[in-house]
Amino acid sequence: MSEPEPRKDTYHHGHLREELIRRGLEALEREGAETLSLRSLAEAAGVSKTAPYRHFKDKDLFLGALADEGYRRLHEALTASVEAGPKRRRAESPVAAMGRAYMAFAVSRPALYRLMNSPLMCRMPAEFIGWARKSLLLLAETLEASRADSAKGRGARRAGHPDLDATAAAWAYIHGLVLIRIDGLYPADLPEPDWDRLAGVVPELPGR
Amino acid sequence: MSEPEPRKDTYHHGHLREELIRRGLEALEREGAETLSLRSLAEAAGVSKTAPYRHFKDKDLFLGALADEGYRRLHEALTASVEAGPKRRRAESPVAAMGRAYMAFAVSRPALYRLMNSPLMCRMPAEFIGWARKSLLLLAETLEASRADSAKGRGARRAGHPDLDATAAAWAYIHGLVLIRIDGLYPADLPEPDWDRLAGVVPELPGR
DNA sequence: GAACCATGTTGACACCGCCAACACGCCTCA
DNA sequence: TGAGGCGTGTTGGCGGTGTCAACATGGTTC
Repeated sequence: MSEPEPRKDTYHHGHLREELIRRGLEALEREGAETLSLRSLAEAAGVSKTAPYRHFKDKDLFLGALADEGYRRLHEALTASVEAGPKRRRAESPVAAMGRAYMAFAVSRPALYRLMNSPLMCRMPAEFIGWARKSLLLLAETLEASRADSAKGRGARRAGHPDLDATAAAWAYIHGLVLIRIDGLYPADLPEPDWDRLAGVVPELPGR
Repeated sequence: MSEPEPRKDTYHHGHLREELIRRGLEALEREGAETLSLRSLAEAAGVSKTAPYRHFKDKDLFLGALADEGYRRLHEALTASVEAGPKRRRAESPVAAMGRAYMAFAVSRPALYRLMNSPLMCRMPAEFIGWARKSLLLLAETLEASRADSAKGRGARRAGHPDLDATAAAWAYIHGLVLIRIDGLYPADLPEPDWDRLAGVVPELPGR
């Protein structure tokens, strides 16, 4: 057998870190980030209450690891959406496809999305934000390509120098839209917005 | 003396509910909503650890009361911004003024703003969302007036029937912008966006 | 075989939300 | 006038939490 065999002894778990992250992601959607406890995860993994501290310095860094996994999956979903774009039957702009993919991700894992964008994250070590940054730059490039495309022949800006203010604006729009939806902020007694349509009409910022 | 006199005895506090809310709002900005505890607030008010439960059924309802006060102040700030609009020297559209006032409010009380827009709030009793709803409708009216104004003479829509999808889109934009800023989500090593400018360029949704 | 080290365990501490039972003091009404 | 009701405060306790110090286990390395 060539695959790495789990340890033979019962004293050492063997894959505790991975199991905690897997169970953490599950628990996140089941009960939310507020009530998620390392102790209960440890117990569920059949391990003592302080065992997780051998793998994560504190709870915040554990949440950071969960968010990191979320960033990775989000980036995966976003790149898939732009690559699959040309194959779509209905012609859909890459920006719109990306907006919809972004919302689909957040709706499928609301608690994880919230965690990924919580104020906690700006206090995380740098290795936890690599995928987040990549996703933002992917959005910037997609916006830039869209702008260059629509302004073809009439003095389009140079590519390679994305307008970061416009990127921030587009991100803000889709981020806010997603949060209003998954946090249930829109008044329940008003007719519900057409979330999917709105996710596709990411606004273009008027230039400076 | 005609004003309501505080109780003479020391056993009963007299204005505990108000003092808890006041101290709660202070503590919110000092330490964030996560670590805010009813016990510590009670101790700071010179009262036993369970006294707050005479005024708030549980912690969530206390946070709801804090958020309610926040909604009231936000609505106050927004109405002030549209009323003060015409008096401004620099001609600024009411929508832009409102966007900037919205961001100024959130930046001045980030933790309160987060609380007001947390998923907790959609589980609150109806009396806690009156001001929130009023603020949203104020935004809808301001947007509608702006659209009617800019489309004057060329088939403007009837007033009184605000486009709620457009309202949701504008709200999403400014909400997301504010959160990205106060949560520190924008990568620190990229040039910081011009938040105030962005808060003033609330996008118009392309019609259905 | 001894020393090392990663990864488990146990026990404890301080803190938290919350509950039941009780204490105080004002207000009302017989 | 005095007895009861009631709003509001207190005490003590329960179960849960993050986290720390000290110790145990077992594979790896000289």
